[in-house]
Amino acid sequence: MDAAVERAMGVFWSRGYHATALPDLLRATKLSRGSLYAAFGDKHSLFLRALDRYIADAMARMNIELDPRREPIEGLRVYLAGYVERTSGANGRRGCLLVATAMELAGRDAEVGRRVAGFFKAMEARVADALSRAKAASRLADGVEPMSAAKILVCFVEGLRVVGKTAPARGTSQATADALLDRFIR
Amino acid sequence: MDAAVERAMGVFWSRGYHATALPDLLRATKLSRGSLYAAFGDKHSLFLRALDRYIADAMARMNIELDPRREPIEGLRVYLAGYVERTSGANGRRGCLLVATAMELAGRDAEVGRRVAGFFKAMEARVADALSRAKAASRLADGVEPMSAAKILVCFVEGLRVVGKTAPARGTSQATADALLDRFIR
DNA sequence: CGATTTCAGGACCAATCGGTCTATATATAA
DNA sequence: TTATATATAGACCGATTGGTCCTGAAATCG
Repeated sequence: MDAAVERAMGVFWSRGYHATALPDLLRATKLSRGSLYAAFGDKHSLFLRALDRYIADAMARMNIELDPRREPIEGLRVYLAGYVERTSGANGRRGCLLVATAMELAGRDAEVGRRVAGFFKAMEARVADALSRAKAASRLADGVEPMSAAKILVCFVEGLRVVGKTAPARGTSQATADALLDRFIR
Repeated sequence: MDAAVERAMGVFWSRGYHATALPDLLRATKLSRGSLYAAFGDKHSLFLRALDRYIADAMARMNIELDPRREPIEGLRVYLAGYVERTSGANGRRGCLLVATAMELAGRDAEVGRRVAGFFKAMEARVADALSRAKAASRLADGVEPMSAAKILVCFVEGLRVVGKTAPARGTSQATADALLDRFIR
């Protein structure tokens, strides 16, 4: 039932957890009520499956963009460009399932909290690794610490997702991301 | 009924819009059902009042921290320190009504969307103004553009609110904020 | 073919949703 | 005091919530 999880993910993504009602999920997954409950247990379990899917997709993307065999600064540029693309215009308005979930549920739902924290940690590690490799290649500006700069970049891209809800223009977001990266590289 | 709005704000802040039920609001405001509806119309209107109150508080804080008569870089330090304080530990876990609202409602609720966009715009303007004054005083690093750096800082602090949901340690968040500001000043 | 499994459709459930309204109590004003 | 305004508690409303269960059709399998 992989396709059903993906369709459910799309609904949670667009509407959020609490605002998603069972009929929404039935319509999207094209499952009957009985089948959905037989397959996934309850709404919360299905949500967790959808969230895991969303996280897996994001991780897969990061693993390509920030692949250690790739030129690190080029990788960071592609990584940032991806966020710019996803947080401007209509894409931005749709938002991010992970950030929306972090704000809506992470504080009160331990299962969700663990996943959110794990994702941020994993992202930070990959960005830090790319920055470390850039530093080893003497491509970092003086005084830039990979761990610290990675935390900055993670906050920045997650902030982009928030500000992206106001559907900013692609060009200005790209310029902002470029300006930030330029402070780190030489 | 100013105190009632403030109490309602606290509930929406902790639980989000959809997860807040009428009994929660009645308990918090100590109003009867009839009185609450007579005073505020409906749940959505009360929410808007609470959101406006939250935004007014944030603006008032910013107007002090980034007051034009104040030394701009000192102002930015205080401004960032405030965000660090509010996004670490238990404060961070509680989250931010504005960011949560942006993610939960801004895309589908025009009234909310306008308020969220207006707040980000106002914050960006005040930060940009402080940076401009710093630049005029030759306190900015070479190549730092106030408008662009302001957008970066806005994204950064809103990202802090997201990552803050995982209750990071105060010290590491402060160090991260310091590291970012250090890239902008000379 | 017949037997069995699978699943869609939808009736049904108790609980809760946001919202209205009335009866009662309390406070104010004359 | 009495008259009036105000605000309370809570009954009540239809709609909707997440979740269970039953019936009948379709597909699978011997």
